[in-house]
Amino acid sequence: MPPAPTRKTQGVNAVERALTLLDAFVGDGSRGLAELAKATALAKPTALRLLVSLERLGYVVRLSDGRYQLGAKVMQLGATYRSNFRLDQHVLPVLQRLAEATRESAAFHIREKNSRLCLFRVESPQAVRDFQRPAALVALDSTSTGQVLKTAAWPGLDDGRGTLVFASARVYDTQTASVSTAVFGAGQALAGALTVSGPAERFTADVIVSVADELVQAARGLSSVLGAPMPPVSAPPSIQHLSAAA
Amino acid sequence: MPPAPTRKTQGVNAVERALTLLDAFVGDGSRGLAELAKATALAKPTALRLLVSLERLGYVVRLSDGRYQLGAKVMQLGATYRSNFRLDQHVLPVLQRLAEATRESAAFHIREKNSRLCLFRVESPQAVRDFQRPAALVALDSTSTGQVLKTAAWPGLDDGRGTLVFASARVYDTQTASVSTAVFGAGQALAGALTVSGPAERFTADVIVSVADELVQAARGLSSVLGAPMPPVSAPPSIQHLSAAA
DNA sequence: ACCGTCATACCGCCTGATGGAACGGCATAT
DNA sequence: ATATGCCGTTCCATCAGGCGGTATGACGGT
Repeated sequence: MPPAPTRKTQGVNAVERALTLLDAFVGDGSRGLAELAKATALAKPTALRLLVSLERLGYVVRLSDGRYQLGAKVMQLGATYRSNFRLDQHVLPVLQRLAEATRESAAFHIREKNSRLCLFRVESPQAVRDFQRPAALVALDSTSTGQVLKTAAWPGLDDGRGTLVFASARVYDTQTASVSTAVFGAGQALAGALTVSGPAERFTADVIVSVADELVQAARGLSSVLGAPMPPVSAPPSIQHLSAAA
Repeated sequence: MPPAPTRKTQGVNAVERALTLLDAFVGDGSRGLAELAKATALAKPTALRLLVSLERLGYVVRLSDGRYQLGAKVMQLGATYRSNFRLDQHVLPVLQRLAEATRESAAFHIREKNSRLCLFRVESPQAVRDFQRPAALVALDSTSTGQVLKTAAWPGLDDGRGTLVFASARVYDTQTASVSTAVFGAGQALAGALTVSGPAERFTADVIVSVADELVQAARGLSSVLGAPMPPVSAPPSIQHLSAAA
């Protein structure tokens, strides 16, 4: 009696358990077998077998007292990750998909001191669209983008309520509207803001709702790729409209 | 100590395959499924299933073109490794075991510019022993320790011949003898020198042989813990005796 | 000497990993 | 256009191999 959601290609259970075991090392240093088994809800013999494999490949090492610690291999891989990481590689495809789905312009901004910096931008496929300089460094304004980057403590990602999305119109100038949400990286840190923008008259209430949907979906995908643990699902986005006076 | 020898417990095959798959990412950035399957000698469906699990846990990510790349999780773990790593934690237990097995003093030196620096030292359990200041910084001399650290290109670790071990007597002073071999870290880089030393008259030919044996065993264990890939076994150590004039 | 907890060994059950074969998509070569 | 690869992916019959309840023996604290 299989449960409802049929998955295309299944993973390998033993592997996911082993990786979960590895995850249990974040934070404090060395851990004993029983400790690890409890933290991962695995039977001790099972955890032991997995650890033997992790050790043989250098992902963990055993200290002289029998406790386990992360091995040098993970640092080697971490170094490889660093040297091969290019942000555009991850952000641009997301922006492209967003621009195509919404038929408006999509952009990715980061916070730079007290300004917002547009790192990447993909133009709307429509002839009438908003024009903005990429690489522009402007003050943290009251646009939806600015508001995302100003929001230091981002409200619960998993508080049951939907992901927070900001919408603004005719703030940056008298013609432009935008919808934005947050992108997170490792350690839940705010990585940047994902924004869809265009001529204000095209951003009617129901358009904003559907754009917000796409936006949240895109932001979740990007965040998880950047290392933020994303809770499985969520309520529909909760949209907060911004006025020019903020 | 009742030792931790020969563990009967087997590892988990699927896990080792998945980790091997991860290893295949060192060096260049993104790889396709077929490429990975060939590099690891896995069937494509198998590799795919393993990758699904690796991806679900954030150890790899899929780019928009379907290729795979290391995920942010490995960097997170690498950072944890760095912050929890303490060299003494790994070196001291090895020195202790060496000192106990050989009943002589054991030390770990690293190269510092053109000098050798004694980082750790465990004294011989015998009353008559050599005395040396730990933390001493002395020139790269012709002692066995100095010779290990001077040897830039270490001869084949897997050329079939035994691990190279140096032995010297009455070089540092007129009383002391020592036996040393190399310890490696990530990327096969020379990490330091492991040395057993004591009164020269105790270091007879057959003692040197048995000390060399212990030394190689200890060095291999330490090297593998520090991230150097150690070939499975080897011929008996090849001992090279050094004269005072070097 | 007691007890709790540790890492590890044993072993039978049965799930779940395995890989050969086949499919559809997308290039490039013909 | 047609053909030829190679790609990632799905299906499925087979059976190895992972699983975990239980048992053991060694510590370490009281």
